Amino acid sequence: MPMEKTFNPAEAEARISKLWLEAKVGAAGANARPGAEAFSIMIPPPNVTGSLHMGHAFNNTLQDILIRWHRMQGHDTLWQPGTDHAGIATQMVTEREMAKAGNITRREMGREAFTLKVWEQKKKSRGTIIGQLQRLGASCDWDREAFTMSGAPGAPAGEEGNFHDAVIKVFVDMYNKGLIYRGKRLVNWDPHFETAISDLEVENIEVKGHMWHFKYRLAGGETYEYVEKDAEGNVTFRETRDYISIATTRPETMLGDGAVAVHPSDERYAPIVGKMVHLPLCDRLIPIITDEYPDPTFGSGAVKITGAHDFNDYQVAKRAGLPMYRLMDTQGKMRADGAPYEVAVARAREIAAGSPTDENEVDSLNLVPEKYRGLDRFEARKLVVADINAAGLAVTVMVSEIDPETHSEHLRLVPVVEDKPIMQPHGDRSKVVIEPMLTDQWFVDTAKIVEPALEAVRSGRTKIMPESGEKTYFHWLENIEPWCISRQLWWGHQIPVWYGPKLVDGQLVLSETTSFCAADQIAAQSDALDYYPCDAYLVADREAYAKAIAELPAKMAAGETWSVPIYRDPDVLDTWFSSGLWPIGTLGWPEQTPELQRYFPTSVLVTGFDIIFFWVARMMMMQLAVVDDIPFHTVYLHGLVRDAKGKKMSKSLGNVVDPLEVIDEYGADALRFANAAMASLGGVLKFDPQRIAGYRNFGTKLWNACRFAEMNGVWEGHSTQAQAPKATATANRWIIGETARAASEVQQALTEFRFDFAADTLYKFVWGKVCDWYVEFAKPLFDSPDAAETRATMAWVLDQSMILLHPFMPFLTEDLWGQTGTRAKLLVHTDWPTLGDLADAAADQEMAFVTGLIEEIRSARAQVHVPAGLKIDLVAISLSPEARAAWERNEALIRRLARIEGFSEGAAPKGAITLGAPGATFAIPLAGLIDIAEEKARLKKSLDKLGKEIGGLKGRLNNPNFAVSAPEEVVEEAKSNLAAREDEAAKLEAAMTRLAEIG
RNA sequence: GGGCGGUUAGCUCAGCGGUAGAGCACUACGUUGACAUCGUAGUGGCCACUGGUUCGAUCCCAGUACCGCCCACCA
Repeated sequence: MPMEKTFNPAEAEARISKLWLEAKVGAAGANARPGAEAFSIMIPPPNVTGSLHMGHAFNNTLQDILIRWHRMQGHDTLWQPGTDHAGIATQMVTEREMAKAGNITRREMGREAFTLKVWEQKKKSRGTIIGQLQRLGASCDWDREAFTMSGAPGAPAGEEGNFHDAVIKVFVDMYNKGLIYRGKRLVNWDPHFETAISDLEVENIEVKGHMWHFKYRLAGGETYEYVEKDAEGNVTFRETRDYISIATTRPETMLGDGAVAVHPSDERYAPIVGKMVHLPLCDRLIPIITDEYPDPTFGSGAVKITGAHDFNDYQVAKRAGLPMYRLMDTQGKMRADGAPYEVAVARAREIAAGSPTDENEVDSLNLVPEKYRGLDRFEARKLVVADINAAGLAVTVMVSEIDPETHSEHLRLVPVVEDKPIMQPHGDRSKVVIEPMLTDQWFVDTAKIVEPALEAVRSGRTKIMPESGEKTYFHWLENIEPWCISRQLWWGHQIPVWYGPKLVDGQLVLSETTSFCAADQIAAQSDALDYYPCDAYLVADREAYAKAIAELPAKMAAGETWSVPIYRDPDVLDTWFSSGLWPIGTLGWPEQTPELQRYFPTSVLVTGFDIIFFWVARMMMMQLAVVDDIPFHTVYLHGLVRDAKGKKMSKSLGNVVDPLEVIDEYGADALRFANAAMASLGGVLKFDPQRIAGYRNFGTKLWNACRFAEMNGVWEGHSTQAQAPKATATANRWIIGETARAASEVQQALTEFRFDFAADTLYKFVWGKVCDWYVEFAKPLFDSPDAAETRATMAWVLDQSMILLHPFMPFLTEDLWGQTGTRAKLLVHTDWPTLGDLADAAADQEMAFVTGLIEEIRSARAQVHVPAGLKIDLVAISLSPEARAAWERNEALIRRLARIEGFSEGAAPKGAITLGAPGATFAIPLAGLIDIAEEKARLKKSLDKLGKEIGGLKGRLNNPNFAVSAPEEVVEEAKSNLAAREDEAAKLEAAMTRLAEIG
C-alpha cells in the first residue's frame, strides 16, 4: 500500500502508543547490552490535583529524549514514573470538588472518610496524568509506577507499595539521631487551611497598607522631657510628654504586646527606659525595654513587641524573657476560648509581677478583651483603631479644613494614618494572609544535614546546570532555616509519634507528656510498655487522652487497677518531606533491591528552576542524610513555560494552553520538537503555536522525502544497515559525510544537554541538506548507472534521519520505520549510530561548486526577471581543470536545477550576465531578455558588497600591528580571502565593462 | 535592600575575540519525477548606552539605563 500524503498523528499515535505499551519498550533494562552502563531518571512526580500543563509537557519531553537516546545506545535505562500526593493542594482540590457537589464538609465527614475521598481524587487524577504522559510519548517503565503515599494505612486496594514505609523509617531514624525535634515556635500559619506551612510556601506580596501611630501613656501619670537633636547635637524639638509613641501596621496585635522596645543608644527615651506604660484598651502595664532591633531613625524609634504574632518581635521577646500571648485561633479569629478577660488579665498581671508560670499556661491565657473575642482579625483591627481614637490615644496632627457650608476655615486634630505599601505574607495555595502563630510543630534541624549537600555540589559530585542554579542553591543552603515539617492536615503521612504522660524519677507526672517515636502503633505500644511501670492503651485523640488523664488520679486513689493512655500525633508530614525521598523511595528502599543497586544514584534530574529549594535541595540533604549518597549526578534546571507574549499561564488570564489540545491539533511530535528547540539554557520559555506548526511541517517534510524514496523503489528489499553503503557518485559520497556530521553533532549536543542545538542540527540536516539538495540530486541519479548505489544511499540516509530524530519525534519516525523496509526491531530499540567522520573532502568541494553555481544562476535569473519557466543557455568563459571536471560530472544536475538548455564554451557574448564560481566564470547570454539597467544595478550591488569586504581586509592587512600580533593562520586567511575577493571583483568589473559596450 | 539573569532583524531566539545567524513574519515569482504543512529568489541589524583592554570587541572588563526572576523582618 503506497504511503499516505501526510503523516496522520491522531491515527498513528494511538496505534504506536499501544504497540510500545504492549511491548513494554520502556521497561527497566529494555534494549540494554550485556554489561551496559546504567542511565536512570526519576520523573518529577506530578501532583494528583488535576492534569498536566505545558510545563509538564516540556519537562517530560526532555526526559524522554534523554531516555530514548540512552536506550538506543544500549544503555541500561530506567525512567521511573509516578505521582505525588501533594498534601495541601490535593486536600484543597478534594474539598473544592466536595463543595461543588454539595456534599458534607470534611469536618462533618471525619478524617477517615475524608481520606478515602482524597484517595478517589488521587485515582482520578493519576489516570489523567498517566494518559497525558503516554500521549506525549513518554517511554517510562509503566510497571514501576510509584506514588508518594503508596502503602499508607487506609490506602485502598491497588495502592500497595512501600513508599510510606520508607518515609516513616526516615522519620524514625532522623528522630533517633536527633535530626528532628518538636517545639513551640513561631511559624507561618495559614488561617484558611488551618495548618502551619514552611517559609517556602509563603509568598510575600506588596499590598496597600496603613501605618497607625498610638500613644502608650506612662504609668502613674509620669512625664519626661522628649528632646530631638540634629546631627550636630543642637536641640531641634523639645516637649514634655506623658507617653511614648509607637507605630504599627497591625493594630489588632497590640492586645498581645509584652513591652515597648527602644534602641539602647536612643537618648530620646533614655529617661524612661525601665518604666511601665499603660497598654491601651487592655488594663495592663508593660515595660519599656532596650533592644538592638529598633531602628532609631525609623518612625518614632519605639517598637511595640508582640512576641506571639511577629517574627522580629518573637526574637526580641525571647531575648527579654517576655511572655508571648497568643491572640488568635486557628482560623485567624480573635480568641474566644478560656477564662473571661478579667480572670485572664489578672493572672497576666501576676505573671508580670513575677509569679512563676510556664509556656503552656501562657499559651492558654486569652488576653483578648471580651468585646473583640471571636472577631475576624481584620474586623478586630478596625475596632481597635476606632477605640484607640476614641480614647484619645492616637497620635494626631492639626489640619485646616474649609467648611463646605459656611466656607470658613477651621483647624481640626486628626489621627495620623499613613498610606504605605507593605509586603504582606500570603499562603501560596490559599492566597490568604499568613499569620505568624506560636504553635507546637516538628522541625528538621537542617543545619545538621546541610553540609554534605553543599559539599557534594562544591566538589562537583553533583553538577547543577545552568551554573546560575548552582549559585542560587548555595545561597539558600548557606542561609538555611529549620524546616517545619508538620502540617495540620488530614491527607499525608501521619507523624509516627505517640504521646503519653511523663515519668519523672519513677513517678508519673500527668501534666507533662513524653513521646514514643516508632514505625507503627504496635512498636509504639511496646516502647510504652517498656517505659511505664504499668500497662498502656491507645486512645483516639488528644481530647480522649485529656479525659482519660483527668480520670486517672481518682482511679489511682481508689486503688483500682489502672493503666496509662497514649495517643498519636494527629499531624501529617510536609509533602516535600516524602518527595524528598523520591529517588530512593521509588527504588524500593529500605529494601536493598537490585534496582536500588543498579540505578542509584540516578543520572539526571530534569526539573524547573522554581523548585530548586522545595525539592532539589531537600532531596540532596535527605538522600545524603539517609543513605549517605548523592541522589543524582546532574541536575538540569529549566525555565518556566509562558504564553507567546511571555505572560505566566493562569486560569484567570485565560491563556492556559492544554498540551492535549496542542497534540490534537499538531501532533505530539511537533510539540516535542518545539520543546526541544526551545530548551536553551536559562530564561523564560515562550510558547508560540506558530512554532509548533512549523515543526509539524518539518515532520511532513521528512515524511515526504520517505514517500519520494518509496516512489523510486528505494525501500524495495531494504533492510536496516548500520554501515554506510559504498558510494562512487559525488552526491552520494557527500550526503553520507553530511549524515555522519549531523550524527556526531547531535551526539555532542545531547551530551551537553543542548536539546536546542540537537534539534537545530537535525532540522537543518533533514530539511536543508537531505530535502533541499540530496533528493534533487538523486532524481537524475536514479536514471544513471549509479541508480542502485543511490537507492542504497538514500535508504541509509533516511534510516539515519529516522534514528537520529526518534528521541525527538518518536511517533512519526516509528511509523515511517515500520513502513519502509524490513526491520528486525522497533525503531525505539534500534541501535544509535556511531559513524565517526565519513566526510569526503573532494565530494564536499565538488558539491559546494555545484550548489554554489546553481544558486548563482537562480539568483541572477530572478533578479533580471527571467521567466521561471524559460530555459536559458549557459556559456563557460573560463574553467580550471577542477572546475571542468566538476562541471562534467554534474552537468545533468545543474542543467536540471538551474533550467539550462544549451551549453557552450567560449568568449563572453555581448549582453550577458556574468557569474563566478570557484575556478570558473560563466555567462548567461540574454540578448533581448536582459534588462541592462537592472543587470547593472545587480552588478553594482555585488561590487559594493565586495568593495566593503576588500576595504576591511586591506585595512587589517595594512595595519603593521596586525601582522605582528595576530596569529599566523589568521593573517594567512585574511590574505587568501582578499585575493579571492579581488579576483571576484575583477570578474564583475569585466562584466560591467561588457555591459557598458552594449548599453 | 540583597542576589541572579537579560538587552542581537518586525517577532521568538542562537552566536560570543577576526567579514552578523536561524525559524517565523514580510515581498516577488512559481517551472521542476516527494512535499502548497511546498519551491525559488529577496527585503530587513550603529549586536541597549558610555568608557576601558586589544592589532582588532556584538563577544572580555568597568560603569549607566531599562526589563525580568528569586530572596529579605524596617515596626
